[in-house]
Amino acid sequence: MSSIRVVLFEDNFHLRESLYFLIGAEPDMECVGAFADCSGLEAQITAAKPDVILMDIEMPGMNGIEAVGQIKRVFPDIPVLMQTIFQDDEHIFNALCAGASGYLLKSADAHHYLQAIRDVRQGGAPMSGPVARRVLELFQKNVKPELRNDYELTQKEKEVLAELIEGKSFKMIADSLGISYETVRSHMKSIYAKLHVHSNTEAVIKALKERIV
Amino acid sequence: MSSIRVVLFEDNFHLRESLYFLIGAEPDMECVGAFADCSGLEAQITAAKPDVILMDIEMPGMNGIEAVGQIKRVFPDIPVLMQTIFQDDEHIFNALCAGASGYLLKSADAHHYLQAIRDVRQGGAPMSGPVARRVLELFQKNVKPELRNDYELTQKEKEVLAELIEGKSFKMIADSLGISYETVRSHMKSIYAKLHVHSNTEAVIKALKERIV
DNA sequence: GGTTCCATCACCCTTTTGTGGGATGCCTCT
DNA sequence: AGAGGCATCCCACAAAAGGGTGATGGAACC
Repeated sequence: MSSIRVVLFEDNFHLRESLYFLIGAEPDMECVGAFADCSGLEAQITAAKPDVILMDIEMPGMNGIEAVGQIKRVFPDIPVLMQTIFQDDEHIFNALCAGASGYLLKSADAHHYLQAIRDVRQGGAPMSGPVARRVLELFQKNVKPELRNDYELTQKEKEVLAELIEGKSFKMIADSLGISYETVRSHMKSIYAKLHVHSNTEAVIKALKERIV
Repeated sequence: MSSIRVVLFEDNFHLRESLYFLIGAEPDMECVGAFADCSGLEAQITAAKPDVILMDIEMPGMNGIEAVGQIKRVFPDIPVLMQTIFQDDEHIFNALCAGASGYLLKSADAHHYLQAIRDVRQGGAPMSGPVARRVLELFQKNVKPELRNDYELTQKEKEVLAELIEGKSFKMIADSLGISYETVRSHMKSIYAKLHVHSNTEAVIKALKERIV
């Protein structure tokens, strides 16, 4: 394959220059543009004809996420790699939903950047470890809700767990289910055993994450 | 981190042996089990106590996807890496929904296998290029971001809350954040105030449901 | 140079949970 | 009739969490 043409958008001067030279030094890629903001975005891309775009999220003016959206509307086939320090759901969501083809955390070292560029060029979707994991989890949660296991909880145990997820204490659960405090505790014991957890909190986490109840 | 304990399930004798020696030769990992099928799955895992499981999909008897499902029910915290020649949506889908933490195509070379094992051990979700891209595409179709408010939690409070929804106790949080037990409690108090809740459990529920942290 | 957060830690006391034993009666299946 | 699972309750002790109050140092903001 011929040299990979890369354009980068990054407002930090040092990082931009570093990436520029880093990419230029690779035999199989060249940096055909490096910009500090997204003014003139479309014209610059039209002129540079990049194979891959590296896009920072936090930038003055138009931010990287809006930029991806715009790029994808005009140049749907150019893959865009996000690079950012944010790894919260919202940024990941927005960036990926806007059409990004990869998501790198800035903690990634130089080698990873270059590898990611090659990867995305070849049809991959490079994502830093924690991001990939998060995407997977969201993926696993959102799709196929029918594939849930209920850990063989009995009806009553499910009721108790459901109340627990309402945020109630054992006493409140006893009240609202019309059973005694001790019975609630008893049910909790078997819930813990079946879910392999050792606390109220862990049970709630597991129940919510795996959509039991 | 201590040596990564790997167990592998692979019916092809040559590949199994190759992987066994390959893993064994790495200074930071050891292969504590290599099996040709999934009979006695649970007992073998209990005995080997692996940190990571490498699982082939196409196997006689129980296939790798069913196996993942079973493993995840009993050992939800052990990450399972799928390795297979299939890259159709159906296989990817089923494997990931069953709980796999990564998906490698067998075309990946030895280095990629080892790197993927390290990656998944550190919370990543290694996926071969085309698979990652496909997951991303499915993700982009399925998930929409929603608005969240963070209740103005401080950085530290978010960290504590994050640990909490890992299922940790106050003591464990104190340890892993390197602060004292009393400080954790102190942060918890302000978290409660800001979230308008009065217990550990309620805080976790709110955090998970509203995607804070 | 004071004010306001924030992160840190401490002490006291109460309440809630976790764990390990029980026990009883009611089903259902065999 | 017996076995097993389930729901129901009880007790006792230990561990964890909740609530109040207060103190210190640092950074940030006027």
